[in-house]
Amino acid sequence: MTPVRKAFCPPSRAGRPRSERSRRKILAAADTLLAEQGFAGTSVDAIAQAAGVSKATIYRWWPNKAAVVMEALLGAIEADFPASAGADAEEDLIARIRRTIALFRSPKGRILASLIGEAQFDPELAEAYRQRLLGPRRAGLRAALERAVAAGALRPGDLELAIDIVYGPLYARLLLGHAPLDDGFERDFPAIALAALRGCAGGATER
Amino acid sequence: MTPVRKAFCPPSRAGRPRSERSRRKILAAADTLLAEQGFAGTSVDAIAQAAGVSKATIYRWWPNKAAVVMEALLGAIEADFPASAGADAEEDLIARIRRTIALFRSPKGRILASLIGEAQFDPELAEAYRQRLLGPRRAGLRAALERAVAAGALRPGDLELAIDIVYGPLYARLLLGHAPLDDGFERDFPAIALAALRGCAGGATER
Amino acid sequence: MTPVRKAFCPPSRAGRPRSERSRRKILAAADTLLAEQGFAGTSVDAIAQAAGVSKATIYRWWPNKAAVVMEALLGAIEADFPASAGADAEEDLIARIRRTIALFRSPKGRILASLIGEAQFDPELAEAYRQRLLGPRRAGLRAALERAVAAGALRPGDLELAIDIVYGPLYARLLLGHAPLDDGFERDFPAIALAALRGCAGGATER
Amino acid sequence: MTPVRKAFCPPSRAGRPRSERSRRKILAAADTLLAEQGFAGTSVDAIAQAAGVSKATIYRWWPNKAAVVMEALLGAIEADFPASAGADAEEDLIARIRRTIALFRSPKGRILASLIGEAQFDPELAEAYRQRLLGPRRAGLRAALERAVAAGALRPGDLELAIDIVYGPLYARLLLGHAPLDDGFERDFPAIALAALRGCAGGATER
DNA sequence: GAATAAACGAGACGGTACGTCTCGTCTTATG
DNA sequence: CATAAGACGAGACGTACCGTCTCGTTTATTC
Repeated sequence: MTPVRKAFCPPSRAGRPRSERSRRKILAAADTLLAEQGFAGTSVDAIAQAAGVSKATIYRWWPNKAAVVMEALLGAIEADFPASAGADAEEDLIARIRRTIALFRSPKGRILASLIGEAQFDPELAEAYRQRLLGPRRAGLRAALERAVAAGALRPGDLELAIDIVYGPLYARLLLGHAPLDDGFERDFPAIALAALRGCAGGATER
Repeated sequence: MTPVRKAFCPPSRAGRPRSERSRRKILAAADTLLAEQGFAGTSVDAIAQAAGVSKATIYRWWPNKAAVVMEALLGAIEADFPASAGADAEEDLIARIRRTIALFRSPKGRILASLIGEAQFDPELAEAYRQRLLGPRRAGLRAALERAVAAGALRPGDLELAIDIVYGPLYARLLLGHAPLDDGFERDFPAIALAALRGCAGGATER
Repeated sequence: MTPVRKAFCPPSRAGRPRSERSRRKILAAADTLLAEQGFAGTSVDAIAQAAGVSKATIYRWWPNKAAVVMEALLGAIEADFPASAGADAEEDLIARIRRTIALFRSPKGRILASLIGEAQFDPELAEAYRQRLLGPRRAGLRAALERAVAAGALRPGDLELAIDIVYGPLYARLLLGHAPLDDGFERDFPAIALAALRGCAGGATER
Repeated sequence: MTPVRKAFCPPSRAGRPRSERSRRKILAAADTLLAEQGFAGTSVDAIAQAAGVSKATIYRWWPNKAAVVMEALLGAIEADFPASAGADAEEDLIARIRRTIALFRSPKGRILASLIGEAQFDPELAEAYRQRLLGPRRAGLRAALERAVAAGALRPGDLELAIDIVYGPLYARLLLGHAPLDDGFERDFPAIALAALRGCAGGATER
């Protein structure tokens, strides 16, 4: 007779529940403004106004502008993606590298760069970036590398370093701009990265 | 009555000459404040005050705060360094990599990161960074790579990509903080990077 | 040879001098907005915008909104006025009382009331009101009372109390609104106040 | 069909009755906070929290913060007091004046002043103050004055003005702070006020 | 005893003003 | 003419409080 279900409804707390609608409007507004104005040109006031929301509501749920932007961006970027079914390990690796390059080349790329730029001044934002965006992508790549090692396509080694060797050049070009992320890069880099991995993976620890 | 103008001093343009003393005081003050407060916590007003200099004097010689900071930093960092005389090409490569890691690990590392962070919002600063700091270091590494290729230690290939494979992971760790730049990294990474280069250098274009 | 004048020019300090134009525009804008919107409806942002001035400039010279309003009001109200030349002491007293009533009845009256209201929460504003507006008016009335005493029209006594008996009812009606400050009051009160003064002035201490 | 509503039991309506306990807790919390923080420093949120009550409960029963504060204050101040039995009219007058001075000198005085200050921006609060606090006190004083007139101690005249002459100086000192409400004032003012009344009462209308 | 109705706690919400901060430009008087 | 001092316009920031609202819960009266 006693209703059992209540015990299973932790989300039901006292007080007016958070407005999911506001949350979505805020993130949508942030996304739009970011696309139009970039990170620096997007003020919290503008987001609030565009979302038809009070500034206080934004600050109630996010500690600062960067956090909102981060979440807006995450809504527009799949943090990671599943391994291409049936593809062999190398193909999966290449696909992952290429998709990251494509992301960095897209309009989101500049926003990502802004966010990482801001993260240099905001440790919490940095942590959020690592947790929510970088982490999943690295995990995906790590799994792909493990499959490649298991398949004998790569020697075992320090996978974190291997990931850095793959992603490092992409981030460097995104953030430093010394060389373009262009068609040629998107075409050629994956194979070169794999070649590099073949040369080094495990080199430090193995033998 | 007018004393003979020091008409023969080459810097002699009309008016009071630029005060070299002010310039040095500004850069010194910037350096101190950066070390104490970081980039974001260092305001131009504070630099001016600490240097006993007018803000206008700063803006007369630098376009903005970032440029001052950049120059202050360059004064404290050798943009590049000569090849270790007599060392073989590989040793030189390793020394260069290691010195960059050491720089990133030092207190200057955070300031560098701040600067690159700020550069995401300031194209001129980004360009300055590339020209004055990144460029020389890349050039040094490029020359070392060329020597290695000439010595047969590496196959020829796209050297820009090769540089990215070496420096990219360093910048990634500096800016993303997902993994430490620690003793182990400083010890192991150079060899791994060389191994990677052996695997890839030119791999994409050669053959 | 030494220019002597410099010693007499204390206002000449280093740095860009305060913009008298901005100051005037701020006070004018405040005055206008007060007349249109009242004290509560006048925001600092609005004053800044109407004056074509940065908010920071306002806060550089006034500690808060109330202080600006106070000064704007003082510009529009003569803090005191000279004794009517040739008038006898009683006539001067009556004229002073009547002018204060007229002020309280005018549109400035409500603003004054707002200011005193705000002063209940801001000791510095209260002090400013006393110094700059209340003080001069009380001083004027005090002088008039002294003349009346000298002329034998009033007995000597505690003049501060006498002033309160004259001004107290005016402020009470302004601030409490329990009875109107209307034509009848403006007509009758001065004579009644004088009669009251004749009854009390010095009554407590004299004899 | 509809049964005769218990038309004669107004308090008995359907639904949960108002919690008298909440009401008391709210007023008590308001009183405490006012004493500690003053009016401006007392937020509705703080009252709600201190009372262990929802903000909505406050706003369900009072139109705004000022109204709560007013009621809290009224609970701590007798709006008026009966004539001292057997005392003669003048003694009653003096007692009333002195009790008002004592109230203004007490900690409640500052809160009263805050309330009047706030009332400059809130017509409903002003009206409430007049109705509930000022009115009764003025009525009491008016009755005492009428007794004094009837006893021949004062001449007839405009009693409202007479009340203002008595209370005006008190409010002026409370609200303007130009002179203290101190022991000397509490001792001397009543007699002076009476003397003033003897000089003026009815002066305008009599004869 | 069920249904209804209203008050309750918690707390999120829109609105709005506040006062602060830094940037990069400007306006003086001085050397 | 460069300089120190420092005021200026612009505009974002994050905070605070107000008074309203939306929940789920509690407590009465009414059927």
